[in-house]
Amino acid sequence: MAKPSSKPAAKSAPRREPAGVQAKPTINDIARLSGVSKKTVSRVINNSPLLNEETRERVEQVIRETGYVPNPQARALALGRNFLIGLIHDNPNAQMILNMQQGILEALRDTDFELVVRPVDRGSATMLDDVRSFLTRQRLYGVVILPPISENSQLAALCNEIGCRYVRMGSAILDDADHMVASNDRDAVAEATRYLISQGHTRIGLVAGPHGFRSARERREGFEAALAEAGIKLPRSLVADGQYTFESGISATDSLLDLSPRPTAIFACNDEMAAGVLFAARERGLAVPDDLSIVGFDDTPIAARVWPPLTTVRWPIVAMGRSAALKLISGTIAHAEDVTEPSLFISTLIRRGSVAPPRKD
Amino acid sequence: MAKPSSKPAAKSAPRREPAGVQAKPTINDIARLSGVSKKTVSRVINNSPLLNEETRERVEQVIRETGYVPNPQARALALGRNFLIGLIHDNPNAQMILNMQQGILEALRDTDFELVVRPVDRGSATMLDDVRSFLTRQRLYGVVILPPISENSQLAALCNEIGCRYVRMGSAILDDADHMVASNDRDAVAEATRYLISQGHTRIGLVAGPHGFRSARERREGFEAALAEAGIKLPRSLVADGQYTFESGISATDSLLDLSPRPTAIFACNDEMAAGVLFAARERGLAVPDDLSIVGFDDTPIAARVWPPLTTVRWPIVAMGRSAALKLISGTIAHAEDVTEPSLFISTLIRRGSVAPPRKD
DNA sequence: TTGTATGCGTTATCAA
DNA sequence: TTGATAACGCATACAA
Repeated sequence: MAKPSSKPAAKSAPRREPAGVQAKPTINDIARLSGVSKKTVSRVINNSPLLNEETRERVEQVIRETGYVPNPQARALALGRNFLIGLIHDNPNAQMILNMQQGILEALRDTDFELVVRPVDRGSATMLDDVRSFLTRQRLYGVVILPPISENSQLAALCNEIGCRYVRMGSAILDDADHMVASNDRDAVAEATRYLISQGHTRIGLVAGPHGFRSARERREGFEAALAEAGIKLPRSLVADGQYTFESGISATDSLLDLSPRPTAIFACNDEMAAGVLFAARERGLAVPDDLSIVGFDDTPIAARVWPPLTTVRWPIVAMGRSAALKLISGTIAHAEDVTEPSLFISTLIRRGSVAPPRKD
Repeated sequence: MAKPSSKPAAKSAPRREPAGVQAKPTINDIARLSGVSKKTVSRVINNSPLLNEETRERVEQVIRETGYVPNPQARALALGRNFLIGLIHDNPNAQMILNMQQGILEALRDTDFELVVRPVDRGSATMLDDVRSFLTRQRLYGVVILPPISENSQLAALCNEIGCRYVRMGSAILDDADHMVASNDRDAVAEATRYLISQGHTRIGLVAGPHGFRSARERREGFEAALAEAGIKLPRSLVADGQYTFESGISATDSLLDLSPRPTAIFACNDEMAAGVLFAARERGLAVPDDLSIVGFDDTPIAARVWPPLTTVRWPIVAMGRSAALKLISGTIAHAEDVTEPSLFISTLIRRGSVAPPRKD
């Protein structure tokens, strides 16, 4: 005999496990215990259609009894891809990212997928290379890309090139249905603006979002459309630039409130800036909503926590996150063939105390 | 010859890569190109000390030229553990989780580690089993556990049993230095309370945190200690229970402000509740800070965005996240032997507009 | 419908 | 200090 062959078929390589940890069963154990080959067990695991029902049940029985779970690392190596969903973002809005995570995780619950988080720097020259190396090295199953970086179509092209599934999230439909979940920002802002108009406001200021953000454009256009529709002129002076930050909301408001006559209402393109508008109004001793009505966008927690609470636009971000993840993994779910995840999500106006008719003077 | 051996040493298995993707070089390619064995390349990758300097440099040269990166999936399989850091939390505070993520990701930048997020349900009966299967299946390198679930010592015991590195985060030192990053909540609250006392307040209400939260206990005890120190009695009626939520802050305040005489200041055990205190005061038409001074805890964004901005306690959460991650991976970093990450982090009082001396009546 | 042989890319063992 | 060879656990091609 060439080889020692001391242990004929023991197959009990103990490995250096910490004390108290029993070695987890592998596919080999299941195969042996149920008297079939590894391949058959593999077929059971992967829901292969060509399998004798009886065999399947026997194997599944053993799997249940042993508590066997396939090793994700081994699967990843053999398949050439991981069971990981990536979340790529460069967004300063903590609440949005976290809500998105929540939605994605809801969809991933009870699946084999895990969520890995990847913030990127939009400004960096190496951003695309960073993402490329991240995707190719980790061989993610798919990624969800959050705005504003989701508006970068080079990123989507990169995913296609690499062969990584992706779903973009944004304020307009920038991609086909399989790769996009979008909110209808333009319509939602138009509705909010119409509401201000219906309250009697005609001098309405806009705190716009930063240049280069698609959401900023959509929201601004919705605002302008509603005014035009009502025959209200929008002088350039009533539009102030913002950066989606609280501080930029304050300074934008300062310039708007310096106007004479000053606006009786301000629409801010997100809640952070709307909070800044409110803050700036208070600093000047203005009463909200009597001296100034305010509407925001996002319905982040801050909108309901300031005084008075802000009228704002709520978009179903958790549902969008869930849908984005489902789009990614739908191929792996048995009963998902017939269900089509929506791509366009409807926002709604939340009316709170920050809007009232303008004061008669 | 038994085997066909059609391709002697080509080793160019094309695999089904998407068009345009060149196959990534493997350890075999590097070994061949640099004329050494796989094992030697492996030694280079893993910084093995027993290696000829000359050999090392030659291999490293080839690695640079080819842009080779080790396949994480293969390493995971061979090593029996992944290059993933988990973040386990059950916390309702979005900003804290996100700041923590930021800190961890800063530490993980330029390493081979990725961050996977895992929310758990503290109330669930299967929580421990869920975490166990998560940890054993994914074979995480280590986990960071956030409060309040980090206070559950069964979780730490589970990590030890499984052999998974962990670092807990909390409001008191619950574990040894290698497994803990803590803030000094008690001292910080005592300081904040002393500040209120120094402004002339003696009737100070407390909106406490929920029972069972260590942070709630620490903060309450710090509050009580500062009062006792100053010889101020704390009637039971001046303590209202809260749940760390905005709404609970409102209702707790309602009960406190119904007292007669009512408190001239309120310390809320977190900013969410402090925002609720402010909101409730406004609802009653009270002026803050003239009629009522308010102090919060956390320095979340909302603290600076309400009017008046809230005096609060800031704890260095991003730094704590970074430190927690560094504690986990310090074994893998070359120069980290001598640097010891701190375990106790100091919070600071941030003075804003919500505190003033009590009105003389 | 099932099994055999082989590959995935890395690390570990042990001998040279 | 290095290298040949065997794991690691699962999936696929192809044969039975």
